[in-house]
Amino acid sequence: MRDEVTNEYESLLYKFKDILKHNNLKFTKQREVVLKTLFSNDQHFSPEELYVHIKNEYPSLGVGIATIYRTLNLLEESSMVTSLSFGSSGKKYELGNKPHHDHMICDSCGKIIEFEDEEIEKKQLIIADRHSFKLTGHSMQLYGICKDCQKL
Amino acid sequence: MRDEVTNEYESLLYKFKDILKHNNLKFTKQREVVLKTLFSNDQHFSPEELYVHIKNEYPSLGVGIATIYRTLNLLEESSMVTSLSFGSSGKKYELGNKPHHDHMICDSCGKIIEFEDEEIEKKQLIIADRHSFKLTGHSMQLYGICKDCQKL
DNA sequence: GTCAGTGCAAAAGTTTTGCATACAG
DNA sequence: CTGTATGCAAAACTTTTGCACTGAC
Repeated sequence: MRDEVTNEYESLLYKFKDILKHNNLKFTKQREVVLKTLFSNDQHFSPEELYVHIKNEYPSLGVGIATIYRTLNLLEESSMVTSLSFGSSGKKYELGNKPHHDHMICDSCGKIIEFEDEEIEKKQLIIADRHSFKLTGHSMQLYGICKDCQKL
Repeated sequence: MRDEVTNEYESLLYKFKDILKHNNLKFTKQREVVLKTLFSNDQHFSPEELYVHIKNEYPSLGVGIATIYRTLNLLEESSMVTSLSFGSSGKKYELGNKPHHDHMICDSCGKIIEFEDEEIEKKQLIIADRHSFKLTGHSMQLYGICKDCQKL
């Protein structure tokens, strides 16, 4: 890993340990591996995918699917990961350390492309305000056919 | 019902019967009741909620939950209903006859408020274009606290 | 009368939970 | 040592499916 990447992971890890400590929770190999996997693979994982990935990558750990679910729930409660739910494909998780962004999902290959847009964010605030709605968050998904799939 | 509302329902029903006929499917009491329930109650139903509602409203029909799922899938495939999936609350269905809109969901009471915004829609097209993504649809949810819940 | 639709129960899929054991602090 | 975390299996849900029977056309 390049130094800056190492540092990014280190600081994430530090934050995680801190959360654990403050809640009298323990730092375990399993929890570490879930965090590391989400960090190292810049993808969106379903619990099942994460489970399979970790089983292959760390066979000797003998991780159980229940631990994956428990860890993801823990990470989500502490806002270290975010979950997205589209259509029928179920929930997917991503690390929550990036700046806010939304997702474009390819109907054909399922690829997820991230993007941000300041202008839409501003407009959302205005709309919420108009309905006297106190905004706490949002999610936006664009569906369509990605560049690669259009060629097929 | 006011006449215009009756007409709206009639035209929806007509469209549904048309789709059924063109696919050699049958128009049944169960299918009618699902459509009517979605139309008469301007709400978003989960399959389970729809099932309970229909069981109470039409006890003699003895509808089964499997039929609810089958009918919702049928209606969704024919674009007569749309499904939304937020966080952990599972899938919710709404009639697809309204103009396109998005949803604001109250974190506290779960109420769903609908809104439309032309400007955001335009911006989405621009963003998709920028990524050579061929847009087919989108969904946007704003989360927060609704007007009523802010008073509590 | 024919074939699709339905209810029921079983199955399949996904997420959570109970419990005895393992292990971090 | 103490108590939380884990793996496993069972349980709880949610959604789909197989099948015999019903009912729309």
